[in-house]
Parts: sequence; structure tokens; C-alpha cells
Amino acid sequence: MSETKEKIVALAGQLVRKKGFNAFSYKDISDPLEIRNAAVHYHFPAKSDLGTEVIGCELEKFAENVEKWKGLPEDKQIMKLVEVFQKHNKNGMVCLMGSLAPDFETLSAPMQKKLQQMGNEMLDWLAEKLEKGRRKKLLRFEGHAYDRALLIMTNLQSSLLLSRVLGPSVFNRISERVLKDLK
Amino acid sequence: MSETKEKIVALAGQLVRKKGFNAFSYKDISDPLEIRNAAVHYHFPAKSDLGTEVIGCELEKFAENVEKWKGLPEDKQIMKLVEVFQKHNKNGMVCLMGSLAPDFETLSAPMQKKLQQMGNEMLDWLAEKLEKGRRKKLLRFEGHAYDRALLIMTNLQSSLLLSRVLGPSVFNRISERVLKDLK
DNA sequence: GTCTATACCTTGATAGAC
DNA sequence: GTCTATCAAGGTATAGAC
Repeated sequence: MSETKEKIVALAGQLVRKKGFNAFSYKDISDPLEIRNAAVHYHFPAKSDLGTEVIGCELEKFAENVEKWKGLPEDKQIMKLVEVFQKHNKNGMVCLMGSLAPDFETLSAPMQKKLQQMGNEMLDWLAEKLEKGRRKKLLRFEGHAYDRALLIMTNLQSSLLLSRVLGPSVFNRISERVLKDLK
Repeated sequence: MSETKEKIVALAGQLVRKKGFNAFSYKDISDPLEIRNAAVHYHFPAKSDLGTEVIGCELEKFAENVEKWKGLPEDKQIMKLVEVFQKHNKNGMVCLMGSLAPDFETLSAPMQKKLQQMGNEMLDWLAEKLEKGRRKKLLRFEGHAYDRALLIMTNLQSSLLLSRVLGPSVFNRISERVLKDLK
């Protein structure tokens, strides 16, 4: 992938997380990168192509992280996940799911599919860590691991949304409580 | 408020919850109601005015519900809240907070303020019910009631978002687990 | 209160030169 | 790969008649 193309995707990712997919335009990309509208269209003929790539990029990054965390105990791996969200919160960004899910019905079929894939992969990963962590007595919770994964993931996602509206401290209160509840 | 004006607000509310605030247009309102673009602008000069009214309407409805539920035990009142979200899920809608928070920075100041007010009122109400319910031994949970309110509210909000992407059963799994955890 | 008509802008997208 | 130039479409919003 060329350097320009990478810059476009990176900036688009930020814009999606800050303003939403339908609220940013090609101009928001071409102006800061000091290229023309048509140059962006050369790399991504349709906005939908750009959106799909942004989600794909996030999937790759998640896979890299998972690989990097592999040696850690399960409770620490989950803490690492929380830290990723914390970083987003610090930058005033919501996660991709939180940003794209409300507009889901306005998205192209490829974007919808990729978003589903992302959600499933993250939930499956978290459920597995929860289950293993519980077996090793590193974590404590009731019910199915997948249900617990749903709860934690929704806590993290919406904490970024609420933080934006009510102030960034909301995220810390939520993430601390989530981790305490697992002990 | 005139009949037409009420219809406009009601439809706008649905559109916000289904497509997002930035993704619907005055045409999406004037066409189904069989009036002209300008008629909508007569009632709401700017789109922001319409958005503010939609949130105000939600606040009123919440206040009515709270009043209606007043006689019930605290655990039942919280179940009523869950049922409100369940109804949204059935209609494929997300809640106002879930829809508007991602686009928060693109909203007008009055809309931002009203949205903050809505979030605060709902959280304060929920925290109070949790605290009272715990004192009466109707509910069981650890930590501050407000933190628990944050957890539950984020679970409900994001469950609607995730349901839209991964299928409506997600909401049921989450809401059941939330209620079980309180016992 | 609702209409017709329209101004004005931004958007995503394309054609063709370099 | 990037540019200039341009397009059609759709958006919000307004003016003025009825």
C-alpha cells in the first residue's frame, strides 16, 4: 500500500471515530493531506471502499494486538483491551462499532459485512479469554462467558459514547468497575 | 403543538433512531407526511431546532414513565426501563443517546446541551432506584450506585447498537444477564 | 399554515490532460 | 498518481403568493 493511501485510510479512520461516517467528506481528507479530491477517488473510487478499508485496518490491528498479548495471563490480556479503549477515550474518539452501528442501515453491504466480522471476532476473543481466565481462577463471574463478553464489550463501547457527552471521567468510572467486578 | 408539528417530531424521532441525525433529510419527512419541504421549515426553521425538539420530547416521555412507575418496587421499576429498550430493539431502533453521541461534535450547542440533560436525568434516576432497591434488599450489587447505573445504562444502550449489527438476540442475552446480576 | 419556486452550497464522483 | 475542470444530485434554507 502506497504512502498516500495509508495516510488516507488513517485520516479516514480518525474522521469516522470523531464525526461519524456520514458526516465527513472527501474534502475533510484532501485538504489536510494537501491533495485533490480526485486523488482520493483514485485510491478509493467510492466512499464505501474507503469505509470498508478502515474497518479492515482495524481488524488487522486487533489481530496484531492479540498476537502481541498472547503470552500474558488472561486477566492481563483483558486489561490490555481496556487500555486500547482508554487510549481512544483520551483522544476523544469512539470505537468503530460505536460510530458505525447507529448508521448501519445506511452502509453498503461490504461495510456491513466487515463490521459484523469485526464484532464477532472481538467478542469471540474476549469470551475465550474470560472462559480460560475463569478456569484458571484468575477471573470470577457468573453465567456464560459469551454473555459476559457481551456485557463487557457493550460497557466499553458505550462508555466512550457517554464520555463524549458527559465528560471523559465517565470512561474511568466504568472501566474500573468492569475490572473490579471480574475479581 | 399542532397536529402536523407533532407528526413531524414523531417521524424525525424515528429517523434519528433508524438512520442517524446527519443521515436523514427534510425530504424524508415531507414525503411520507405529504407536505412540502417549506412546511417543515415553517415549524422548524433549522434542522437543529427539530433535533432539539426530538430530544426534548424524549425527556418528556421519560418523565411521564417515571411518574407512571412511581408506585412500583425499585426492581420492578428497573425492569420497566429494560422493557422500554426492548421495545426499541423490536422496532430495530437504537436509543437517542446511542444514535446522537457518535455525532456529538457535529451537533449544535442547544442539541448538545439537551442531550447532556437527558443523559444526566436518566442516570440520576437509575442510580436512585438502585440505591433504594439495595437498601430494601430488593437488589444486590457492589460499589457506588451511580457507577452501577453507568454500567447498566451502557449495557442497554450498546446492546441496541450491537443488536443491529449482529442480530436482535444480542439484546435479550444482555438484558437477561443484567437483571440476573442484580439478584 | 401550506404552497411554488428557487437560491445557494456541499457532496460524491468522473473525464481527460499531464 | 495527481492534477484541473466539471457534473448531477441532493442538501438546507428562504421569499413571497395564497
